[in-house]
Amino acid sequence: MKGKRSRAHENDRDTKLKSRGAGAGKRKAKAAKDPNKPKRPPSAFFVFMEEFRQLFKRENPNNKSVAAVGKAAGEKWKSMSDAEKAPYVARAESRKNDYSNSMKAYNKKLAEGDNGVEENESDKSKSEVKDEDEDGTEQEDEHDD
DNA sequence: GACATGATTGTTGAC
DNA sequence: GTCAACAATCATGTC
Repeated sequence: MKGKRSRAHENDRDTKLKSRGAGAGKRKAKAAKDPNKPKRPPSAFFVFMEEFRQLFKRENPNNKSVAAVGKAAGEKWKSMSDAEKAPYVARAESRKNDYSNSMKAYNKKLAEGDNGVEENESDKSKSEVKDEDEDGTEQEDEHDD
């Protein structure tokens, strides 16, 4: 569980400095190396967090600490069964598929750019492969299981 | 005003 | 195979 995190926690602040600075969330960073690079897909836990945050806010409207939400979500996540996690995992997989497509397009752009083709950093490639499926209702399309 | 921080797990990419 | 980085969130604090 926290194994990896623990290592990171050794230089937690330093890591976060880099992490946040690299472009986490809205901070967006001044120093985003690859602004065109597709963001990582949310893991099943993060998909769960999206809903959990709303629920947590409703039950704890006075809570303003995102850390508390994260901690509560983590405990809740651990208490959940695989069956309960299943829908979140399915959605996460769907996101992964989109991410894979986005990465292919991104890598392709890199290859083209490497050839001297300067694309005006239009995210068309991503837009093409990624149809902005925010609702994630069609995840079963890819999710064959 | 703008950015870093707090916590969480999972996943990916890089080495 | 292992490890580090990053993904979202947002009030608050610091500079």
